[in-house]
Amino acid sequence: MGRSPCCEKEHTNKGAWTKEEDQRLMDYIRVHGEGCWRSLPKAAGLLRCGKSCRLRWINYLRPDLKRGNFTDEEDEVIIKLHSLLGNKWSLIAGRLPGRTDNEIKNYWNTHIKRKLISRGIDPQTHRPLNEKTAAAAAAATTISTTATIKTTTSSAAAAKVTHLEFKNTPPQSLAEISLLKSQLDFKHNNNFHSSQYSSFNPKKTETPSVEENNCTSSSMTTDEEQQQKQQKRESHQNQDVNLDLTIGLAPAKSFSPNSAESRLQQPVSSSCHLFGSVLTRPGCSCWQMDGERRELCRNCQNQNQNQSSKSNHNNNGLYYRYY
DNA sequence: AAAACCCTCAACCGCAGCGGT
DNA sequence: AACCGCTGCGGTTGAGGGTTT
Repeated sequence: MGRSPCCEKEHTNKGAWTKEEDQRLMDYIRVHGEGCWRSLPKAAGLLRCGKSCRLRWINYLRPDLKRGNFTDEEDEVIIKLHSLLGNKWSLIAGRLPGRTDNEIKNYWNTHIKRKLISRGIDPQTHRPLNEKTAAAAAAATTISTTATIKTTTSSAAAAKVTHLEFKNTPPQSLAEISLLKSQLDFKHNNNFHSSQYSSFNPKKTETPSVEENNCTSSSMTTDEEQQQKQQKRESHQNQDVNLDLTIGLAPAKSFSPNSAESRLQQPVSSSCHLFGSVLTRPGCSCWQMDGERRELCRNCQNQNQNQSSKSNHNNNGLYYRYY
């Protein structure tokens, strides 16, 4: 028995969207906000399935989308992020305001892949093409290291990475960790499980307590554990962030990009605002959709309602939440 | 001029994860 | 724990426009 279809296929349009359909969708979202995609088509009077509406909005109609060609700068950012994250297009898109995952994915497949190959670089491994065999051999080995990320501020929400300290320094990964430091704006203390090529796996961190952080090491004695706990306590006072970084090829299965863990890593997107205690979801543009009318969509309203129990509060009484 | 081929990218599809029950 | 419905992600497809022969 298969999965039930997301919509009644017989009564839905497919293919390219018409101007009228676009307008209906925009009008509806302007009034009601994003979300409830399944019921949206009917409510908006569209003969489309919810998925299709969502895609159309996210990839084409959203007002904060950047149009036009990718700049060289964006190219390089995409290449660097891909070397860290692999095909996590949504995560990469999260670092490029105004660009969508679909757009970046297409651009990667049509332009950047070719660009890298012409440079003699394997687009999958980001290594020189003639080192492919060596890379395959290296895949068998995984090196683990523990890193401490030092931050500049006392607020974990606003924490910016200032430098990394490694217990073990895998030579090849150092550049990538450095890249990670510069490209990714860490906003909270957290455990990471990062791999050299195609995964970037933040472990679950419901509350950003360093004591609760689990800096794993492959062979740690009880004494070492005690030492490390002490170090953690000290580092907490110094507003350091302990990370567990595993350097190696991507694990067969990584965390879901849709998971809360993943969201913790996403930046506060261009359309997310922290005005007082107003917060919108990453990617949701309801708050800025209309310059005059500041209106939250239903999902963002719910999120704000839920904040009281879930969010952390800083000294100003404003809550913060990590994405 | 037209056929063949190539390229781009919007849209679709299937699946996994999450929250609710 | 198991199930269900919804959402979002990544891989893939194919229409349409551009280029070459």
